[in-house]
Amino acid sequence: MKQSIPQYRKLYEVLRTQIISGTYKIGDLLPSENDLCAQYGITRPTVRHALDSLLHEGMIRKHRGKGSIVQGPPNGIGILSISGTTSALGKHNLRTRILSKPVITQWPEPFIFPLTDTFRQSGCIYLERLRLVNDIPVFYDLNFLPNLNLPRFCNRKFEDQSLFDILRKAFQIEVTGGEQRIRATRADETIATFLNVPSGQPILHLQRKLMTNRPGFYFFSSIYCNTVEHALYGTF
Amino acid sequence: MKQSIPQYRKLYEVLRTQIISGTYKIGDLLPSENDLCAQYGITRPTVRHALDSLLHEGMIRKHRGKGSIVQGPPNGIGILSISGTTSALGKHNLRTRILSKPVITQWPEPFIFPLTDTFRQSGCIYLERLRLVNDIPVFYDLNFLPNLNLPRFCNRKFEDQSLFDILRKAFQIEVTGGEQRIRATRADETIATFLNVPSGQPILHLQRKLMTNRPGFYFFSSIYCNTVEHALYGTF
DNA sequence: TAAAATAACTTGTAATTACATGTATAAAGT
DNA sequence: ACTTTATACATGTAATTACAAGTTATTTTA
Repeated sequence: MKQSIPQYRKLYEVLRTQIISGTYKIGDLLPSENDLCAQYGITRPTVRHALDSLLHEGMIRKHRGKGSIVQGPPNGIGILSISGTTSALGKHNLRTRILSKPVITQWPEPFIFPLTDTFRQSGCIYLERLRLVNDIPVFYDLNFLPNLNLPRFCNRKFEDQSLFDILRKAFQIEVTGGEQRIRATRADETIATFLNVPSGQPILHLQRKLMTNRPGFYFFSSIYCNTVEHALYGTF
Repeated sequence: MKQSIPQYRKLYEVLRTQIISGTYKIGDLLPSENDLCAQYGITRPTVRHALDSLLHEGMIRKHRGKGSIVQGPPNGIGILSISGTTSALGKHNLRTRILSKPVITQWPEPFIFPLTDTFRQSGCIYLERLRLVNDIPVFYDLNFLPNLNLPRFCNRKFEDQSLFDILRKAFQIEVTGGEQRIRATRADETIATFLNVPSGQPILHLQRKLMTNRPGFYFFSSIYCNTVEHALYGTF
């Protein structure tokens, strides 16, 4: 009677969808753990496993004696917590300009994150973009994807499309998480030109490793942000 | 026979300390779950609860059929995702110096986050700290807490203690989440002096609002980071 | 009426058991 | 010698049971 998807994962997906779709609103109480047991015919450890996942991503909050309180969907989601810049800002004010169309090349050495041999051998799809908020350049990002099972990737149109969206729609790749390093640095000549700031201006630099639902497939971004007008915002 | 600290938490602390201190090196296998059960006289669910926490912060990796592989500690500073700086680094390398002992004062106007009237009327506990990693100043932080039900807060010793720890141990206040803004800015004279960098150096500036388990109680930090040596690190 | 005790919830911790499934090593077969 | 098989051991999933402890609403008591 068991197939591939574990019960706690199924319940997690159900609750997550319900929260995102608004079945449960922010501040609502989820059904109690015992209620969920009864509803789904599973036991409390399993229910708790599912709730732990939601708790972990901040979708819910828990109070002993009270219940599980709906908190997220991780809110508008600043660049820091999840997703790309598009979902962080809403599409309205954000425009994307491609500075260098995707090309297949070698991985830079040394790279900002450790690479597997598979990645090194397969080569790297490289892509530079400039993203503008209200027509002012704010993000300058360099993207590095492994050249693995991404047919015709380089031929696609990227203008005003989220990289994340393309990966999801065209390749069924969803970003599930990642890690990042953040530094304050100085704008060099290149960055200063693109972001239209004086050379030497303090710039936020993010180095991100994005994990996906495709096992072993992850990719990288190096993002320079002009934070004079817009700070990065995130919840945790 | 058991008092306040749960077993899984104790095992988590033990393993975490052992990994940070080098008892287990990167790539090593931890003892198997059953071994840990026998060693500490607890059962597998409890052991797994502890390992889950380590897995979650990226200290270990797990392979079914193989074991738990030591991965961390993460080499940035995990201030972004959760908790304070202390838990992000491990206590060993982090020292704290109090620059201005906690005093009760007025909230600055305008403040970096919106304030309720209750907060404004109750006044503000203000505290400045300098935090050093391997004796090099890295964080300069200004902390603002509402003067609400924190008896004798100003008399406490803060040297080498996490603010989060004090709130937890002395007042049963746990930080459950928060929001933050991040900018790259320039070191002014004060910041340059404290962080021991040239004036004008790019500095990371975090403004954080920390939510707690005590309803209606939240507090604020404004943190300046020298990210030349250490980047901020976070997972999502 | 108002305060205090109680009951009926909630989540937190934890031991126990069972089986599924991936990994590695040693024994058996070719 | 090499491949295959079997075995032991690792983690993954999940049901069951028990009690501790915080929250809330009700009932009792002063």
